[in-house]
Order: sequence, then structure tokens, then C-alpha cells
Amino acid sequence: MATMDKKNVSMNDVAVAAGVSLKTVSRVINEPGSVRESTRDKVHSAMEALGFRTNFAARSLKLGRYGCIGVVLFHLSGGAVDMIDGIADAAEERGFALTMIKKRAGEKMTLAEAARRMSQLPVDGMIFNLRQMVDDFDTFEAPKDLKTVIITPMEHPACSTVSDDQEGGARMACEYFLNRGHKNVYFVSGKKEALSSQCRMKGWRAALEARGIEPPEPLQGDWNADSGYAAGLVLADKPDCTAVLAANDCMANGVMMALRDKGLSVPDDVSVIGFDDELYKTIPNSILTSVKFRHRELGVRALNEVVAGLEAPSSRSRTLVSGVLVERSSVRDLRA
Amino acid sequence: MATMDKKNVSMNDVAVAAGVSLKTVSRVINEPGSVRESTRDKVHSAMEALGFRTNFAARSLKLGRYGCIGVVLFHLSGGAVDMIDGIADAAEERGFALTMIKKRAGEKMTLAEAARRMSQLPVDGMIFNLRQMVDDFDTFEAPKDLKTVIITPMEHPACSTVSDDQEGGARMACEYFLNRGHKNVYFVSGKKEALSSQCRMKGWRAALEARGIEPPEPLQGDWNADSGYAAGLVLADKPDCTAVLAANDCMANGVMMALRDKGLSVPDDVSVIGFDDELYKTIPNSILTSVKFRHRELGVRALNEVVAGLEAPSSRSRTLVSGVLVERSSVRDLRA
DNA sequence: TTGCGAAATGACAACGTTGTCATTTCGTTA
DNA sequence: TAACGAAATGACAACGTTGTCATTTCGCAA
Repeated sequence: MATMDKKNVSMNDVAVAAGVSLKTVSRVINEPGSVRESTRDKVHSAMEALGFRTNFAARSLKLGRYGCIGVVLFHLSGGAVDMIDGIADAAEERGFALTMIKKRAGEKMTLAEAARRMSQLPVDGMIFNLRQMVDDFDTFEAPKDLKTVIITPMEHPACSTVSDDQEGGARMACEYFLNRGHKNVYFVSGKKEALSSQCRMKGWRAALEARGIEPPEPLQGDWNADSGYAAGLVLADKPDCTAVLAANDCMANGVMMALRDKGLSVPDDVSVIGFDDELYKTIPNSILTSVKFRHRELGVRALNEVVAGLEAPSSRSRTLVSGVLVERSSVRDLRA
Repeated sequence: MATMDKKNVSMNDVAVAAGVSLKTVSRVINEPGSVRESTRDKVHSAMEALGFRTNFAARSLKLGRYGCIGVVLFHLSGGAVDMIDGIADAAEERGFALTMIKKRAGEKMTLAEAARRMSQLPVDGMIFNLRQMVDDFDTFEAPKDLKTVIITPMEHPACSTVSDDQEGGARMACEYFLNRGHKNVYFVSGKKEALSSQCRMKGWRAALEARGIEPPEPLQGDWNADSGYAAGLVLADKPDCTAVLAANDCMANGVMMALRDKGLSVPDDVSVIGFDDELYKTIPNSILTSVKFRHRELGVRALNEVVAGLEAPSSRSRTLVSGVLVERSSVRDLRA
């Protein structure tokens, strides 16, 4: 509606239109209480008429901060949606926006590169989502003035980290088996480069060894049902196999289908636990007991950790978000 | 290593340290060819020693652009990961970062609000991901200087839109049935507020009506397998039901399980097609034929559309990304 | 009405970069 | 060596906002 000659409407334009000074316009925006109502109205009308919007660059230049948190996606997988959702919601709540960059498919990216790129963008702090190992993990030094949080199950010497307690979740599942009279637990892994698979395997090993049980050779899967099915065929022939822990629900389902095809029943002959609790979405009346991680919570924690550390970027903490065992009927109690 | 007295190292600091002028430092960064090599080296050393990083705010203030594209997530669901992945990759390739905000869970957000918030952030253009209807959709006017692309199956009077061809995909699936001798197709819908479900239903209707077939009453589902199972139980009792189109793979699987439990075989007795082609991840040896949309491609197109329109924000286009029918064996050819 | 303190408003510099234009330095030819 | 054009470098303003400090206006009591 209004005349639109200049490209961008500045506070000065508003000030002239409203017949007040530049500073008064600034005050109307940032400290409205300190401006007389009649003046405020004039300014508001002028802003409306001219279609004024604060200039982000000028504002942050003056303030020395952006109100944005950087997010680097090294890897974007299924569970990442909920995590991003958590990050975004928490950011929203605390008045931050997100600035996002991503490792390009097929390209390598080190933490140092990611940090260098991010630090040229509008960010007050940053979150790295790191689900696979990266070359310079141990040697990486974060910019001293930019709080950096890494979402990863590994511990970092200098940066704060946040992670699902993958290891604890796996231990919990194993103990659930063992407490119900199972003498051993077989394991089907995910893709071997995935840290979550590695950690789940580690937790499984630890739980067995804690009870003096020698862990059997783990079966290698690739997250998908077919690899679980293949593993299930192998396991069906092992007479001592009464309990199987699969590194995700899809493979767990593959295992169950293979067992069934081999004439075995779950849970009567073999008990199974998976991870992620998502099978119920795809399988009606799903019976699979599963370890569920709270990815959303993970994102929330990561963002809060960054925001909390904005003033003290070199602080360091380690947060573990515990998993939950969602019980259904795929585990038999052998003591009964 | 270097002394760190000031909070931020500016070009001026570098210039002093290198014994050159401010402008020369600027040139080393932006037009290295125009600076003598010996000078360039001095400046580079100084930058290194002081840990200089260009100040985003000052730079964009001067340039009048940010190199960032805004992304508003009205709704974050499963398929969104791949789309975000596509947006992020395409952005990366074209040298843009992403600025992201999200509708808060449980809160309403209009397009106008989203645009107002985004236009105060560092963005040169923006993408709205809109998978449900929003109050001000038809009346919304985008900021005249900010290219706006909406990812949505609906047509917008003023903004460019990008979408999967949901309707076309559904038509394609129906015709696939009809061309194989089926006389009718039943439909199981997703959540009714979801635009994708609405469009899939619309395409299904259109395909049947185009052949003079009266579409049967659609069955209401909620995307999950259990609702598909319930629908399957109903359909199993309909003697004229030889073909079922389910609005996603999970429900399709539910339908198939119900049919099986009712003693019917897929595809011998009833044929089934789903959407999204993701069942194979969860079910070993999956037989389900499914319409797959290229979400990644969708994201890439959306980003490219924004970038292409940066100079002419008021331009308007409509992009449809076609789906693909992934054939497996869940459809019987009745003509054989 | 005058005087006074408080409230409201304004003038100006500064944030760190890049564009414009002027100046210096260099390499070459007469 | 002098003179010249090209290459390299520098001085200064400008982008649009906010902080500091000075000035004006207001409401109220004397």
C-alpha cells in the first residue's frame, strides 16, 4: 500500500515519517515503557505504513550477538528428526533461531572445518550432531568464544557432549533377559561404522561379562529387516540361543520372522528385544519389547547446554539421556 | 597461542599487525588476486596469529545480503528428514546456510506470523514446509523483497509452491490396478487433517471417476498399522474388494495382516498398494508394491526455486515432483 | 508564575565490514 | 635517467542499529 521507493526501510525513515528522532524509534522497539504513549502511537503508525522491519545485520553488529545457535549435521538419519524437533522447540522457547549447515553427501568433514565454517555464520554457540567417528575428534579445539556441544556417545577432552545412554540401554535389555533366567544373549549389530551400534554392542558385552558370561560372536547386520532375517536363520540353528538383542527394531523383526519361518515361536522358544520402539507403527499388534531413547529430550538437553554455556564457552559437561524399556510380550520368563 | 586481550579480532587489528591498511586485509579475503604475494603472506600470517574470523554481521550489513535461506517447519514428520536433507545439500552446493525456526508444538502459527519472524532473521529468501491447512493460506502476502516458496500440495495465489505429486501418485496406483482388470479400488486414508492424505484420496477418486466407477466409501485410518489392520478386517468381508490402496505403507501392512488373519491371501485374493516405500526396511522379503515420493528431490527443488527467485521475489511458479511406483508382488493381474 | 526534579527525547559515536576514489609503487620503454 | 601506464595500496564514507550522554519537556510544589 505504502510507497516503496527505497529498497529497505530504515529506522531513520520511520523517524522522519513520525517526526521524531532515530533514537526514539529504537526505544519504541526495545524499551517501549520509556516512551510516551502518544509518541509510541505515531511511531507505530509510521512503522506500519512504511513496512519497517529491524535489520538483523545492523542490530547484531551493534549488540555483538546473534540470537542464533548453529547446528552442524554430520549425518542425517531417522532418529534425527525427533532430535532436531527437540533442538528447535527448545531454541524457540529460549528465543533463539537455528543456523544449520550439513556435511555434503559423500564428502568428509572434520570438526575443525565445521567449526571454521560455522564461526563465520551468525551463531552464538553451536551443536554438532556426530553419529560416526571423525578423524580429528580427539585433537579438535573449539573456538574459545563459541560454546560448542557435541551430540555423540564418545567423551570429548574439551567440549561438552550430550548423548543417549546407548550403552546403558543395552545393559538394561541384557539384564532384563538375565533376570528372567536366560543364560546367554546373542547380539545382532547395525552398520559397523555407526557409533550407536558400537555402543549398543559394548553395553551388551559389558552386561554379560559382569555376570561372568562369555559373549558369543555378534552377528553383523545393516539396520534393515533383511539382514535381521539372515541373522535369525543362523540363530535358529543354535540350540543354546534363547535370547536375542537386535540393535534396532527392524532387524529384530527380521529375526522374529526368520525364527517363525524355522518353526520357532517368539517368545516361547526364543525371546527378542529391539531398539527404538518403532515397530508398532508398522506391525499391527506388535509384541516386540524394545529399548526406546528419548531423542527429543536429547535435542532439548543439547540446546539447553549450549545456551547455559554461552557465557562460559570453555566449560565442559557430559550429559547422558537414559533409555526406557518398553515392555511387550517378546520376552519369556524362564523362571516361571 | 596468541595473546587474547580483545574479545573479537577485527580486520583493523589484523591490518595493524601486518603493517598494511584495513582495505588490504579486506582485499586479501575477497579478491586475493589483486594483492601482491608478499603482502598476502604477511596478512595471512597475521590473521592466523590473531585468530581472525570475518564478522558476519558487519559483512552482511555492508553487502545487504546474508547468504542464508530461512526454513520454517510448521510440521516435522518422518518424510521431512529426507526433504531437509535435500534442502541442506542444495543450499550447501550453492553456498547458502539455512536459518531455521519451527512452529511450537501445540501452538498455532499463521503464514503471516512465520513471515514476520523470519524477516527479522538473517535470510535472503524463505521456504515454508506446510503439510496441514493453515488459517491465512489464501490471504497471505509474502514480503515483497523476500522470495517465498511454500512446500505444499495446494496452489497459492501469490507464492511459488513445490510439492510431491500426491494426487498423480494416487492416480497412478489406481490405474495400475484398473489396467490389470480390477473393477474397483478401496481406499484407506491417513489422518484427516494431513494434506497428503487428502490429496491421495482426491487422486484415487479422480482415477476411478475417470473410468466411470463410483468410488466406495473410504476407510478412515491414522497412518499407523493398527488402524490399517482394523480397516483390513472390514474389507475382508466385502466380496467385491479385490484391490486396496492404503495411504501409507504401515497401514497397507496392517491391511495385509488382517486379510491374512481372515484367511485371505495377498495378492491371490486381494491386491494391495501402499505409499512411501518404506516397508522393506522393517519387513524381510516385503512384497508390497508402493508409490514412492522423492522427498530429497523435493527439498532440492524448493531450495533451487528460492535461489532462482532471489532477484525477482514476486515471481511465481508451481513445481510438482512426480512419484514412482515401486513394483513388487502385492498386485495380481486379473486378466491373466 | 517560578523553580525544580523526573521523565522524555535527541545528537552523536561506534560496531566491523566493503565500495569509491585517490594515491603510491612498480615495471617498462624512450 | 626520465616518463609513463598499470598495478598495488590506502583514506574515508557508508551500511542500520544501539549506547552514552546531553538537552528538552513535563508535572508538581512553592
